[in-house]
Amino acid sequence: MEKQQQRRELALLHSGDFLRRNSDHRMMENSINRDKPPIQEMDFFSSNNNQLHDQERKIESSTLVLDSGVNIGLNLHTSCSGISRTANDDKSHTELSELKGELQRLHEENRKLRNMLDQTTKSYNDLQSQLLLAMQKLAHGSPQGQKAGAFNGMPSPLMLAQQFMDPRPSAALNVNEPSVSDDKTRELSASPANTAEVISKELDHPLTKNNIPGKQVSNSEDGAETSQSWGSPKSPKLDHQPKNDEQVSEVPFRKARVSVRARSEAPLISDGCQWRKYGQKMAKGNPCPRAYYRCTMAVGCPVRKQVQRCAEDRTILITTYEGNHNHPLPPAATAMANTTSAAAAMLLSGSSTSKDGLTSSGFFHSVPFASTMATLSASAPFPTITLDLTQSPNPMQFLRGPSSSSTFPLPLHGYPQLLRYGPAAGMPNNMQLGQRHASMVETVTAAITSDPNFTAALAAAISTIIGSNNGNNGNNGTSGKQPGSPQLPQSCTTFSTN
DNA sequence: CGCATTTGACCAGCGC
DNA sequence: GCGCTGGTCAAATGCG
Repeated sequence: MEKQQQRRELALLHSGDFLRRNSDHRMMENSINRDKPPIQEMDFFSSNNNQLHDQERKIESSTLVLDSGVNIGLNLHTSCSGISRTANDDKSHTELSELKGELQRLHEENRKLRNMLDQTTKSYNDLQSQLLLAMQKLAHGSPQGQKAGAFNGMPSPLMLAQQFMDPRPSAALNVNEPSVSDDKTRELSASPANTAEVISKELDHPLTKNNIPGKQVSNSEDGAETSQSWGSPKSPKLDHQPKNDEQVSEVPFRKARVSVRARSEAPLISDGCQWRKYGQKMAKGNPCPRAYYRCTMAVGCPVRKQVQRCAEDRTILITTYEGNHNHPLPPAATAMANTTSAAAAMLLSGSSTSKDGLTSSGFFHSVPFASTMATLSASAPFPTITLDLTQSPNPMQFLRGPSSSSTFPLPLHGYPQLLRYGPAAGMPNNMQLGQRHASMVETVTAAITSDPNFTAALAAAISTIIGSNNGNNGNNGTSGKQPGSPQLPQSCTTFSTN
């Protein structure tokens, strides 16, 4: 029992101070026996040598630093006192008493610190438990939670991410978005549900509106995170600058972003939204410039995105979204957004954490390939969920036809892998499309049976493809001349998660 | 001519 | 305090 406590003590007190203190103790103890006058004096009394050496051995072999120190003092005291009364003895008595007092003081201090550490550890564990509980509630279950979290899919998981990253109170959980846009979006954008229906029919899969996150998480494109992030120029100001109404409560949040890595030959990805480029910068550590886009689908939409090629592999396009749309989204955009939002939700509720980054594991267990797809980085300046769509195991690769090439007539922006061979390839014929769809059904069905969240997301996204194939505008809801995406060969890439 | 893009300048945050 | 970097603005430019 006592030894256990001692071990625990040593295990817990790894800080330099403690180690130093402990080593000091040992040194002190040793010095008591070897270096200090008492020990030297003891050498004169051979009869006590054995006892003393035994005591030393005990000390050295014992892990009980403090207690052994106390014992030593006592033993030395008794052994010394029983021998003779010399001036040296008195002196050693005094020193021993001082040392004893010092040891006791240190022991007491150690005990206090240990208590503090225990309390801190306990508090940390409690908070962690509460956090995980809350995240699971919001990510998995209660529609209320998601509804409260945000109105558009991404918000909820991202807010979770934000809260996860931000130790501050989570009072703002349900005020992620201005109520105006919230209501508006709820009212106008029924696309997720529609998509769900479509995909259910097309895939002949029992997806219902009720179990489709896309509905609960409707319009995930809106959702990436709090709108304050890139909400306006000089966004950092907003972190401290109260905004009107509900947005005030967003202020405490730090920025959160959804980053999508996907292979694309095109300079930009088509994600169903209209974007206007407002800047370009050379970013440090990457020879490729970073482009800044702003959503232009509605006046004052705060959503921004950054597009940059990966330095290591320039075929990889990295698109980072931030902000919430304050307007309804076209079905295409919504579907794509749902895909990433679901991934983010799964990622967050996976909740395996490391300091460098959070690699989703729990979540994507049900989706074998997905474990390599998503990471949540807490080390980044902003909490960032990264969806890596460049990994080969992506099932969507199966959708790639043998001669799949280039200008795909469908809005495949959500499925980079579909277009891996890019825009330059060639337009698949109808038969190829049919094969794609067949494969798609298989793939999606497999995924659907694995994870409801991912299922819904895929369903939503695929419905877009199907819908487009049936004659919809291939530009995914973006109107004619679209600054960013539409002009690109359809090989665009990204799941939008704003 | 209108709109989108380009690009240099400006600003703020952050680290040294 | 200074320099670096990221992010944004806005005038200039290009394109349909």
